[in-house]
Amino acid sequence: MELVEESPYRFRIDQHDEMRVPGVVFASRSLLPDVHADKSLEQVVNVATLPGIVDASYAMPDVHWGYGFPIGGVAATDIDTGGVVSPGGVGFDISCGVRLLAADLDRSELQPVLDKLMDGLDMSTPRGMGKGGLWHVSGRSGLAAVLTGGSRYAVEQGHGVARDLERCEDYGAVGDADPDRVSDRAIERGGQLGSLGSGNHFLEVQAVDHVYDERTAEAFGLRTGQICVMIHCGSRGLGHQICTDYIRMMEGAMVEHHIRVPDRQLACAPVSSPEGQAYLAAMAAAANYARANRQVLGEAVRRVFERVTRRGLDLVYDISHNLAKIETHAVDGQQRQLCVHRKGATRALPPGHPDLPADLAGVGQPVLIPGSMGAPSYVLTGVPGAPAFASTCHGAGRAQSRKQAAKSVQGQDPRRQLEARDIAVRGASRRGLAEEVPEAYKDISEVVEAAEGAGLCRRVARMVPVGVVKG
DNA sequence: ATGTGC
Repeated sequence: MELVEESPYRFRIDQHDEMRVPGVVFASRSLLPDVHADKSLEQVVNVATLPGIVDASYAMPDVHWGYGFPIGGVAATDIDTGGVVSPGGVGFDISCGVRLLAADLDRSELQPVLDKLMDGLDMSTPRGMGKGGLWHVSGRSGLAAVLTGGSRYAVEQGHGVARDLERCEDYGAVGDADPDRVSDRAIERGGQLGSLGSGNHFLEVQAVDHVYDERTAEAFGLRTGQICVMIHCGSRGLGHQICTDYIRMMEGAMVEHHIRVPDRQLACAPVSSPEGQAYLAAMAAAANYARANRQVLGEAVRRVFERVTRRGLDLVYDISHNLAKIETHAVDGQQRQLCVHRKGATRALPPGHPDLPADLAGVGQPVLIPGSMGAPSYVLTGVPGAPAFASTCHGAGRAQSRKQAAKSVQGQDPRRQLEARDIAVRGASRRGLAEEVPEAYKDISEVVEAAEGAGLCRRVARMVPVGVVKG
């Protein structure tokens, strides 16, 4: 793999063979994937061959090997010139994302009731594989309003307050969701609303330990020493089933649309085709399910928090990092309608962007970066004139597979190691913890430093874990 | 990520 270092945090893979655009990798030298163990840079090249791709096939500093597309990949296609949409460019966990709530409470004030709070969160957070959720909605008729209304519908039904929606991407729901494009099987798997899931999904009590930009932090409602709650989860079995259904559909439709791709996992269809439109409508439904899921979990946290601490929690923001969106961007000086795939990449709107609520217009969109277990998490914001369609990293990014990680910690006790650092742990399985140990991930601080160095975003605040609830 | 692997 020929990588040309263009600047300290930007590498180019020149266009060759079937590539329609170059590849661009935003990373420091030390963050570049090991090409022997991780095929993500090959995947960057493969994505560059997709019909209608514009500008470049991008990789964020946390890039690693994924299904077809790399995780940490951004690719935009031009809708009017046959650009495609690919389920692999969104991922199986459609609209997986992060919600951050902030309390008017300092770490020292929480300490006396921390155990009580953690026990309350332990009780109120369904998690793990295949379990049900807090909000019992099921069947096509029951779920339809969730799939079209997302967090807005959850708030209407009493799971939160109207102000929350001002702090949600798309004000709580994406348009163009169509429940009729969601299979019966996906609907059957939809009875998990208000549940965390497993793997790297978590609910964490955190404390702000560093503020990089006082003015922006203040606009986001954040200050040093403050207690926050971060929720990282997605669309559970429903989103997974939708991804599976449409990969299959598109594998069949590729011949008809005369599309050939170098990897079968890049199955795709023109955005304007019936298959492309159906996928986007089903994907939007899963996105709304994920948003409602985080809304319901966030509201449950709020109730426990109020009972234990007598303080409220304000929503800082809720943002996805696995989604395709139709957006307008300048390409070669012309405004074009693009389908922007962000897979393990976070939208980062700059100050002044029209999609921001008025009170964030001066500072930009909060970008929420969950750390790996035991590591800090970050709040970033967008910057003007950034490359990659206003996108940045989404987390630490795996450095070891789950299997490798579980093997490498044999004989250690990950729970004890967290508790030794005064991090309270609730409910996590040994296997789950083993797969998520810090060694399995890149260094989150290095990742956000590279993202900022590459001109993708700016750091606003850092939070450290106080207590973690995992599946 | 996922009622975990055709």
